[in-house]
Amino acid sequence: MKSDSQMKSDGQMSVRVRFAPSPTGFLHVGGGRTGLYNYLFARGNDGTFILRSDDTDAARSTDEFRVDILESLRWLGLDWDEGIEVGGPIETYRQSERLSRYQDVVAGLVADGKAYYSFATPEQLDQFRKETMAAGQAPSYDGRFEPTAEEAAARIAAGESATVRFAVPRPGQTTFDDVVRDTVTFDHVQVDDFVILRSNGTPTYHLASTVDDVDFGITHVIRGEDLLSSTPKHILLTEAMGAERATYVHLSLLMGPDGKKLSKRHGHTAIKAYRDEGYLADAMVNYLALLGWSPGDDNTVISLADMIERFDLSTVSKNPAIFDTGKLQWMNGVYIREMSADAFVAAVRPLVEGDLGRGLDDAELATLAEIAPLVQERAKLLTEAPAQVRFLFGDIEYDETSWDKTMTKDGAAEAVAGAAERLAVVETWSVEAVEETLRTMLVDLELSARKGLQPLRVAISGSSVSPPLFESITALGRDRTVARLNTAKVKMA
RNA sequence: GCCCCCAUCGUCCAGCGGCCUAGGACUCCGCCCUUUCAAGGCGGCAACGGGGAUUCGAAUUCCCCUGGGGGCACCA
Repeated sequence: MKSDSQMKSDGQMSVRVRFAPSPTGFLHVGGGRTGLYNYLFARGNDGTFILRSDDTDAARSTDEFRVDILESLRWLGLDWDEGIEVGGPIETYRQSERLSRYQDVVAGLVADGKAYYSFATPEQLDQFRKETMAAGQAPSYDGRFEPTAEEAAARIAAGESATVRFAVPRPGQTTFDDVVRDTVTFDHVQVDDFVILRSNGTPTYHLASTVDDVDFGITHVIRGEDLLSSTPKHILLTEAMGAERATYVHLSLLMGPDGKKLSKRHGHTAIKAYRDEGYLADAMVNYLALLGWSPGDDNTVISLADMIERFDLSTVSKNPAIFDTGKLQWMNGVYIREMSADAFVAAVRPLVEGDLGRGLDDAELATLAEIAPLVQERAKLLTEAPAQVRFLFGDIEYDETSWDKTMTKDGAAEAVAGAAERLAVVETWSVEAVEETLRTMLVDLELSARKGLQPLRVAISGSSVSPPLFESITALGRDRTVARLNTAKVKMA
C-alpha cells in the first residue's frame, strides 16, 4: 500500500499526518489544537500535513462549516501540504466524493466474510442493548439476529435494504501502543459489530476514515481521546483490508473552567470567535500548543519555529487540560506588545474605523501610528484599541465618574484654564514642549502632578484613564487640545 | 451497567527513585516605579487526592479506593 514515494532516502517511512474535521460544526478550540499538533509534528519531522474533509454525514454537513474550518485554519497559519483546495496525489480529499471507493472496500469485506449484511431492526437492537446492559454486560451487538450468508444474499438480491456490519472476531482483543497513552488493550466483547455501510449505501465514519487513512498512506493518526475506544475498530478494519496499522496518538480533550467538557456555556468555543474578540493568531497558537505540551524548560512564550523544532509527541501530557482564557489573554497582550507599530496599526485600523463609522484620512492615520506604541502597551485585545484612541478622532463624552472624581477638586479649574492659556502659545508643538510647558505650570500654580494633570486628561479625553497625557495632547494637536480645555473650563464654571 | 483513559499550586506545565525545605508561567495579594491606566521590577499566598506495598530512600514504581474524563449510534 505504501508507495516508494513515501520513503525517504534513508529508508525511513516519511511522516504523513492528517487533520480531518467534519463540517458539522465550526472549528472549535479543541479541533484547533488537534490540527496544530498534527501540523507541528509534520513540520518537525519533514512530513506531510494533509487536510481532509470527513463529510460522510451529508445531512449535518454544511458549506458554512466547510468555509469556517478552512478560514480558521488559515487564520491560525496552519498551512497544509495536501488536501482540500490544494490538491495532491489523491483525486479528492472529500469523503463525500469517494463513495464508490468505500463501497468497493465494503463489497470486498463482505466477499471475504469479514463483514455481513445486517437486517436487524432498530427496535431489536435497542432491546438487545438494554437487556445486555441490564445483565451487566457490554452492549455489543454480535450479529445474533442475522440470517445466514446465503439467505442474506438472497434478500439483498430481492432488493431488500440492509446495513453492512463488520464482523468483529470474538473471542479476541486488540492491543496497540499509543504514543501518549502507551499500551492500550480492548477486549472484543467490548467492541460492537459496528455498521460500516448505512442502508442508504453511504459509509460510516469508521469505515471512511479508516479507508482514507490507508489509501492516503497516513503514518500517524493524531486525534482526540474521544476516539480512543474506537481505535480497535479502526485497527481491525485496517488489517481486514490487508494494510498496516498506523501509529496512534490520542490527545486528551479540552475542558471548560468547571472541569466539564468544553462547551458553549463556557464561552466561545469557535476558533474564529477568538479572532473576532481581538486575539492574535500567534498568541492563540502559542497558548494552544502549551495546553498539553511544554518545551521542557521554563519558556512559555515561544515562536512557531521553536515549537516546530522542539515539539515532541511523546512528551504530550495525558491529562485533560482546562481551556482558561485568563492566560490566553495575558499571552495575547505579550504578542500585541511584540508587534511592530506598523503591524499593529494595520490590525487595528479597521476596528477603529468600524468604531468611528467612517474611514481615517492620512493625517489621522499618522496620528494613530504616533500613539500606537502607547496603545499596544495597554491592550490585551485588539478590540480594546478603538476605545483608547476614540478621543483623537471623534467628539468626546465626559465619563461622569471621571469628571466628578477630578474636576471638582481644588486646583482643577486653575489647571485647565492655565493649560489652555499656556498650550495656546507653545512655540513648537512637540511632546517635549508640551511636557515642559505643563510642568512649569505645575510649579507656578503649586499643584502636584496628580492634581494638575488629571483634570487635563479628563478635559481632553473625557476619562481619567487614557494613554499618557503629554503624548495624547501632542497627538490631539494644539487647536483641538485648547478647544477641549476651554469647553471643560466653561462646563466647570 | 460495562470498557478504556487520567490524577503535582485555583489554572497550564516542569519533575521520570536521592539534586524537592517540589520549580516556572497565568491569576490573586503586597511593595517599588509613576500624570491615569498599563507595562516593568521585587516579594508573597498556593499543590504531590486517600490507603497500602516495593525500596536504605518515593511526587516519581506496583496495587486498591476515591475523584474526573471518554466510549458503548445507520454522529463524527
